[in-house]
Amino acid sequence: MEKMRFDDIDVRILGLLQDNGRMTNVELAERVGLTAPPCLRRVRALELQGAINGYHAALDPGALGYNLTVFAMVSLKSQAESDLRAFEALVATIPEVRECHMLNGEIDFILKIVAPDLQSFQQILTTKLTTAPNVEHVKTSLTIRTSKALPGVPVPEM
Amino acid sequence: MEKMRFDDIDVRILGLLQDNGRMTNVELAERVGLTAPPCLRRVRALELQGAINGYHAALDPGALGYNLTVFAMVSLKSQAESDLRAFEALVATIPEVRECHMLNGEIDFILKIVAPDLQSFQQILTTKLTTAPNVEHVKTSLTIRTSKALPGVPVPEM
DNA sequence: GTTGAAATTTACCCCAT
DNA sequence: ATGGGGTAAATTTCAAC
Repeated sequence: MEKMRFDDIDVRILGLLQDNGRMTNVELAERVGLTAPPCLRRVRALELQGAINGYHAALDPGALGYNLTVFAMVSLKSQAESDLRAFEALVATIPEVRECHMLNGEIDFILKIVAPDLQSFQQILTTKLTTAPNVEHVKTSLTIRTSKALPGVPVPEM
Repeated sequence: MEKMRFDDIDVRILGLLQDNGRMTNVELAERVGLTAPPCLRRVRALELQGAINGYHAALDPGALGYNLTVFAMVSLKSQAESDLRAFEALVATIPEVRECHMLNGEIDFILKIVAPDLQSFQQILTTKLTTAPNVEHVKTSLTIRTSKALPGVPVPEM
């Protein structure tokens, strides 16, 4: 993977596709001031470089029955690298865990977990997380409501 | 907005588009066992109903210079609804705050914040968050690494 | 850029209920 | 009559040259 160096047009392409991942290449090209073919070449290059990792529809979680979002703050007994990796490997196998971030400070990991309801969540928590080896403490907080959920990162408007 | 009732085909469409938001409608139609036109009608209906909220390219944050992800746990002095709304309105104006979830328990909000570096983050934190009215306490944790970051929710395979 | 191939979109028809 | 799927044709987009 090569070093990524982007000019202004690349940045605008990234911003536009983050905002609307289904924008047609023709519209994208117009917006950034190119004709379609070079614009598409840039998009493909950005994908190959890994600047664009994929495209995803943003679903309403409730539409698929996931009415509960929970944040779990996990502390481990051992923070040896192999133990950290083992925990990450564990959460990778739990589909309801959508995100796993390793943090500094007393809390080792924060997980974002979705579940249909409180019962399902408690089931996942007690059978898969709190009983896992090396897990010292799990503190969970239910999401009451989400007021902001933007994708990715801010993009400079130009 | 009407009540959402989905059959198996709708669920499969949602799952496939969450996984690949740029899948062509003809491929999508093949995968779910329809021809293109009725498939597209279903997609448009799902968009209108709000089951699909949008499509986004997943960018590598580092590509745009955002090398730091931070979680901020915020406690307010007053949890009156108007004060909660006021805080949500404040964070809505800060582009680096990508997510804002209201939680139960002592922590009122968890924010996901991105920044180019620690200096920029401290600047945002001290000028926009900790000094805001009604903010009692902000505890921040830096992300060391992110081992899992899946979009949306699990989708039943069929 | 240009052009052939492919995808999208609209309109219309059919079938089932 | 209504709703969902299929067929066909026009337009747009894609991708190779």
